[in-house]
Amino acid sequence: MRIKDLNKQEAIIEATILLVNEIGFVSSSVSKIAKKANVSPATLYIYYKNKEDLLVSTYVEVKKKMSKALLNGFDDSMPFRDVLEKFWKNGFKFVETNKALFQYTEQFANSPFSELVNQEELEKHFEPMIKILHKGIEQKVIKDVPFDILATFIFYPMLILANSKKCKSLELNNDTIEVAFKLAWDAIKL
Amino acid sequence: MRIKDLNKQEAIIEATILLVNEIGFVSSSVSKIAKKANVSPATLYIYYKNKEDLLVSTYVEVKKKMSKALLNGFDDSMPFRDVLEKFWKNGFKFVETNKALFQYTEQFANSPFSELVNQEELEKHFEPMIKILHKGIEQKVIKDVPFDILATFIFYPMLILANSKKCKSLELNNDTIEVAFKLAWDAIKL
Amino acid sequence: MRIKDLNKQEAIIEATILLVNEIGFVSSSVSKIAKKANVSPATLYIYYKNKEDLLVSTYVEVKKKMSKALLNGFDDSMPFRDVLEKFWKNGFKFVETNKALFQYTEQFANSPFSELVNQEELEKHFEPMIKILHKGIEQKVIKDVPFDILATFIFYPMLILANSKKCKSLELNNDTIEVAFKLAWDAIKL
Amino acid sequence: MRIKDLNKQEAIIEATILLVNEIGFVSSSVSKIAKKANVSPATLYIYYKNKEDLLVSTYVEVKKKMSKALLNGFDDSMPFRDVLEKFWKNGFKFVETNKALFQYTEQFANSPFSELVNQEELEKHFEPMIKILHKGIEQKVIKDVPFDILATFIFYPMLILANSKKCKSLELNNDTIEVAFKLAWDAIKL
DNA sequence: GATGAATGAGTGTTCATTCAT
DNA sequence: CATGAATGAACACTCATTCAT
Repeated sequence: MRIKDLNKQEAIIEATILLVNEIGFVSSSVSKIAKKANVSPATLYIYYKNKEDLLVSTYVEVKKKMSKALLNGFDDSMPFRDVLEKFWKNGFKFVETNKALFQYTEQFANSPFSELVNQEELEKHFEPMIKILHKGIEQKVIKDVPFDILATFIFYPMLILANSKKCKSLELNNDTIEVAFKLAWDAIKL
Repeated sequence: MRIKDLNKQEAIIEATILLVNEIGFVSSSVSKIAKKANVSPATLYIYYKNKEDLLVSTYVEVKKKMSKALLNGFDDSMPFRDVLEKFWKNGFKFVETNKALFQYTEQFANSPFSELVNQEELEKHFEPMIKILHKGIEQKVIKDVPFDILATFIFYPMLILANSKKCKSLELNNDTIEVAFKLAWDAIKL
Repeated sequence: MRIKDLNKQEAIIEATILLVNEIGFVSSSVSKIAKKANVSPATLYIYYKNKEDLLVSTYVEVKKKMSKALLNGFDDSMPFRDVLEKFWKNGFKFVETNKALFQYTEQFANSPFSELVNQEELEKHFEPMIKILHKGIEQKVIKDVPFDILATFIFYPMLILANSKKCKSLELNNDTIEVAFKLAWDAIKL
Repeated sequence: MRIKDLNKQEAIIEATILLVNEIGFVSSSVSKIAKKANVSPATLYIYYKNKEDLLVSTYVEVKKKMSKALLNGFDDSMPFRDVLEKFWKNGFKFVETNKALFQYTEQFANSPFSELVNQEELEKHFEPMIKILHKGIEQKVIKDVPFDILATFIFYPMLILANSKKCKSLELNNDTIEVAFKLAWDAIKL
């Protein structure tokens, strides 16, 4: 028996991400992905139940990788603001070095497939960050508002600013990233 | 010779928006739109060069309508913060009463078609708002940061908060809208 | 507007029947049928909802034609036995001159699609024959047994005998047909 | 070196028959059969040259079993009519207790594969029955007509009557089976 | 202007079979 | 012997667009 060629699965995932980057989520068909991965369309169905499964699994994979990157060096003994800032900067660094991954998540999140991911499971990976925010509220360091509102001002801005489509004229460098964080912080701090 | 039947064109636009709302951007094919508009697929090509043209034109149309709604009651003699707050509240009211339009813009903005819109032309419709922001900077009422960063904290949050997919557990009422505005304002104010 | 090209629909039906004759029901794919009809696969879907619809509709069409042929010259004032014999002979004549149609019905009837036809509606076309059998029972000319049993000995034998696959060595001529009818008649007569 | 695992081969045959029963001949793919037999698709190709070989071999196997059942208790010293009647009743008993096998033969016989079986070889198993019919003709007990015609009235009716698809409203019990035999007998007897 | 017919190219998926172990 | 991985070719069907009227 031939054993599952992990390289092959990885090639499929990579092809998926790259193709979405090149031609967009909508136009990324199974056969195009297969061709880019140098694999038969049928092979794809050995590793994934169907297209949806491929796209969702890839998304979850990427998100995990992302959460790891964002939480890199996480240390909640640091001053509250610094923890957030580190997280913020990690985010931009990740996007900068993983443009394709980032763009994949952006396109996926706005596709109908997004409704199929187990959100709870995903959130687990960001739990340390969520916890620290709740602690911040308790300690009256940040405003006591619904979590979604907080997220709107400290998580989503990263996605918007890093999205070159949305911020065409903005050059992302250390300065602008720091300036932007200042706004985010001002928004949520008490 | 008859003139192009505007009712027909309007039916097409309406059908497009409704269908995107019902079955999503990706699945909204030309023939389905035509059927929903009670029109032949061929008719569609009288009014629009192709599918892309239809979707883009519809988007521009919706955005114009949206800008009008957002700028409703605009009066730059009012205190700066109040102008913004009115704009903010207009935004949520628009979304509430035009869910389909809003969702269309959201789905469009994350599709590859979005790259085809003449952004400059669109921005024209929001010019009063842009101008007032620049004035705010000059008058040192708000922070002197790149416009994209400002937008990230006072325009995009509206889109995020109103997007039920992104903020599943948040109930949008007068209170939460006001609370959220407080954060936006704190972010940008000097 | 182009009008529906009836020739095209007829070409599709004919292609379906001929192809089933040549390569069998199972192997007759939509694209092969389309090719044989000199038509795009997509065209087929203008006339029929799907493959199933095409096959079932074709079957019903053929069955109607068949019933007409079998009941040709039907006259229930004739002696009972003669009515049946005429029907019997009509059957073999039909098969002889419409081998393809006959074979199509045979293959269809043994496919899973066969469960989708409205049997009642089909039976309507054979009603005169059914009625006369019931009359024969009342008048004590033929045996009073369940209808399915009667059918087994006077309708199905036609299908078996005419099926060259089942009766390889039997030459169908006036003599053998008459001889066979004698057996059928002996089976059911009182 | 191990010998071919007969259990495995039997599992394959059984799976084939059961699957055909459940989802029909057309939809029964090699991999589905393999899965049902708890065996790899590749294993199947150790025992059979290809799908066709599998299906045909299974058919022959079933037919052998069937002939044995039908000829069970065969004794040509019994009165001619009784021999036939025993055969007839054996047939219905077999179908009743081996619905799956029967249905497999029915579906197979109407598939293009049926042309691949060595009919002569199959007929060998029914030889005693064939011989007795010829004897019946010689002894002027039954009509002197081509064998195919005889078969049409004493073998095929069993298949039709037992086929619930063809005889939907007929309840098969001792009475109806006997009644039907009466017709068959009347058909062929002199 | 308006239409439904018509289509080649594409969709996601399954097929029977072979390969490497 | 037995396997699951791997595949090219096919499957039923839909697409955006054009044609003839």
